[in-house]
Amino acid sequence: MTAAANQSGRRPTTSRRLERAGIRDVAAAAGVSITTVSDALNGKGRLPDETRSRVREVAERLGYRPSAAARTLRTGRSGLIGLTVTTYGEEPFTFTEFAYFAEMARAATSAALGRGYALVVLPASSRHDVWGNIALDGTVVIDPPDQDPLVSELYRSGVPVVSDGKPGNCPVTAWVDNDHEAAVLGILDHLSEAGARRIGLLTGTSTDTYTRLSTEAYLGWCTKVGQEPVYEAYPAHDPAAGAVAADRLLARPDRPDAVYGLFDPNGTDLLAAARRYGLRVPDDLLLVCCSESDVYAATEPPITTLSLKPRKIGTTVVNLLIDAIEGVDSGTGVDIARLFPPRFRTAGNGPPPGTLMPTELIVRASSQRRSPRTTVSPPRPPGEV
Amino acid sequence: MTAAANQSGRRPTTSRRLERAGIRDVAAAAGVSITTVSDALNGKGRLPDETRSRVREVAERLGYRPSAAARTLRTGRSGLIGLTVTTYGEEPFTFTEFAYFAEMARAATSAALGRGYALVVLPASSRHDVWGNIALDGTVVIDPPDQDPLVSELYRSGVPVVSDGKPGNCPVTAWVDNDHEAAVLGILDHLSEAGARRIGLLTGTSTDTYTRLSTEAYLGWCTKVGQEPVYEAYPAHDPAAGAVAADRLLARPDRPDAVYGLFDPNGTDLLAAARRYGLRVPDDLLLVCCSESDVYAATEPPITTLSLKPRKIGTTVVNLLIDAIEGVDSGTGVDIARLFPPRFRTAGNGPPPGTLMPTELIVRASSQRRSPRTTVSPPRPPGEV
DNA sequence: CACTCTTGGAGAAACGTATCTCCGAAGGCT
DNA sequence: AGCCTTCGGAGATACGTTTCTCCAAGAGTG
Repeated sequence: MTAAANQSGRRPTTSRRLERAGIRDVAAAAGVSITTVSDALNGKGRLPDETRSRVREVAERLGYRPSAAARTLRTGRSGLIGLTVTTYGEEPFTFTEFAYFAEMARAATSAALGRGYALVVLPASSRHDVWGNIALDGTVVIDPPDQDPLVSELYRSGVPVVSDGKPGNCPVTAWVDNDHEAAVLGILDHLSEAGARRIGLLTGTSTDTYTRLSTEAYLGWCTKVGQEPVYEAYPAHDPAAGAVAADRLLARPDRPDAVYGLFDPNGTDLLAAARRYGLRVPDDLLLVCCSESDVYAATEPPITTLSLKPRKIGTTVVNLLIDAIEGVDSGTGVDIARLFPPRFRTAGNGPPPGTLMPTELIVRASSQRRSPRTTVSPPRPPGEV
Repeated sequence: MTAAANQSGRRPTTSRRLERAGIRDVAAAAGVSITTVSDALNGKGRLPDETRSRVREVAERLGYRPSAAARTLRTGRSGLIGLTVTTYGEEPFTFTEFAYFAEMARAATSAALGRGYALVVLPASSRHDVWGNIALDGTVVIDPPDQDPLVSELYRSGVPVVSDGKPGNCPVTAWVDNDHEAAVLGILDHLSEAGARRIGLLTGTSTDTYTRLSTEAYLGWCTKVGQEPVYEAYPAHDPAAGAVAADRLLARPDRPDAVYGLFDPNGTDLLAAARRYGLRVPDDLLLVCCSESDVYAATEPPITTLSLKPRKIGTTVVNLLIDAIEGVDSGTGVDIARLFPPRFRTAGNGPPPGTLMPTELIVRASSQRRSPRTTVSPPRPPGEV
């Protein structure tokens, strides 16, 4: 039986190398054809259980591991999905710069693994060597800028792309985002109810959707309620600039009595700046910032934060992507977007399907002028000083 | 010229599908053989520059992207390296649980990308589907437990494995670790010099190298200086347990006047516990914890931390791994470890080469009983009360 | 008995690249 | 003129799967 191994394979007898066992070796050792081995191991074909288990046993004994490369070549599926975050500044990638990314990536990895896929972290620069070298079944893109050439190229070549953050002009298979406008308006209302008269904003200079939508919502709210906008913008990727911007905001003559910071470190920076100027939080200054970090539960005072729920986003994005990957039948390769599961479709040929995820405001002491525990007197109406 | 496309390929004329251009299409369009195309694109072979550039131009025009799967199958190299962290508890993986992992992973990804490799995050459970489905050139393992079956299996099948954390009994190609004993002794000395009389330890119950070596160093130091050990151990993956353990430690009758916490959140937990017991830091209690988070620069008071330099570790680990991958000439596939660059070899057939990286103690107010700025009197000798 | 259907499985063709081998032609040298 | 060398490139094979097609033998059916 084992003697047949040499004759059945195409492998010349000279190359007696100590290589890993291939499917042919298993077939020879089990006395069946490679078709049978493949079917037995993959649970396909019509085979009696006896044959199936025997083949599996032989494969196990030989330590057979199917070649992922060969399988990928044959099936066109690698089981790999990419994860890309737009890079600001010079760093090859600013991944996990904020807790948001770390959380999101973690959730995305878990979700992918749970469905049998693995996640590859890739740089956003389209021309990086590694992009052409990896067989990707699809890609998740975090915060693609308008007209991202990388996304366009991926989409054109038929690779499903799902973005975290509503894309500007990039064609994507689907996208997921928070309702940033609603979130900002909610915070502004929350601060107003806590007694804020002039709410300031600490925002960024970049053009990603998050920054843009949030800022626009703030400006719109200002015009609506008739408040003069009070904000400072800084390059969000530079932590030092954040501290400076926070300081600038509180040093203004028209100093706000409440501030919302769009980025993770803003809370700490604003708190430090407030101390420098002798402002007590929340008595003189109400504070809210967008952050996933739980350090703000332990600051003095604890700071109210807006969570974008990165775990939910990461999970959703990956699941949408894998749905798209598995939903398409590798047909013409053209109308991938249209073969997308119908429940997500917004229109026949319209914009790609998007999902809005809710945010969560975690209210802490920094945005409540009257501590809930010690309040005895009835709350003052918002308009009163 | 274009008419030749149909004749040259093996592809039957019936399948006129809109598929991505393959190397054959490029060859046909350029009027050369696929050998020439491959050589031209990969910079191999001997071709005049004119042919080379012409082929490249045609490839570009056709939007040709070489199939990563086919290349991997042919060359045996995927350009992919795995990153695995041992999972505690039930979570599929606890990645980025602590800032250490996030930082380390980020550095590792950057380093890999810089050398043309991409990183795949994989679960530590050996039997997960995805392991067999991905062609890996090598793997980084964070904190492998003793006798890790996953590591053994990888190593046996010829895949280079480099571990972050000195491995117990697993055979690895190389490993990188901090000098945990020196780090702990340094901290204990530092606390002693600051006036500590009884130093406590907050440690973990798991058996990874970090926990084990650190605890042993502490115990050894205790016997050396004649102090009764004062420590609490808890499952490090459970944040709630950490707070409880910190509380227990400070509630003991033999309460320490200085504590070193091995894990990231210990600083916050200990600070909170100290407040509960009315202990002032650093006056009544000196505090140091191991953390990569910079929130400890902003706590009240700022807490001295030990940094394990995860970025350096991540970079080093990946570079060692890629050295191993590229250093071996795909020869017999047996003695991969021995073909390792000589500078890392410790002995011919001895233990795998290891590298110890230095740690950094970031001294802040919590471990200095006398504030450096206000101190006028000469420092008291350590033994004195 | 002639026939269909089902079962169990074999054969062979891809998948798309890299690379080893080999070959014609042109030029240089004696 | 004959030979050697280099240049430029073509042919064919192998990488290890998956899967489509097909076949033989037995079982049921009229």
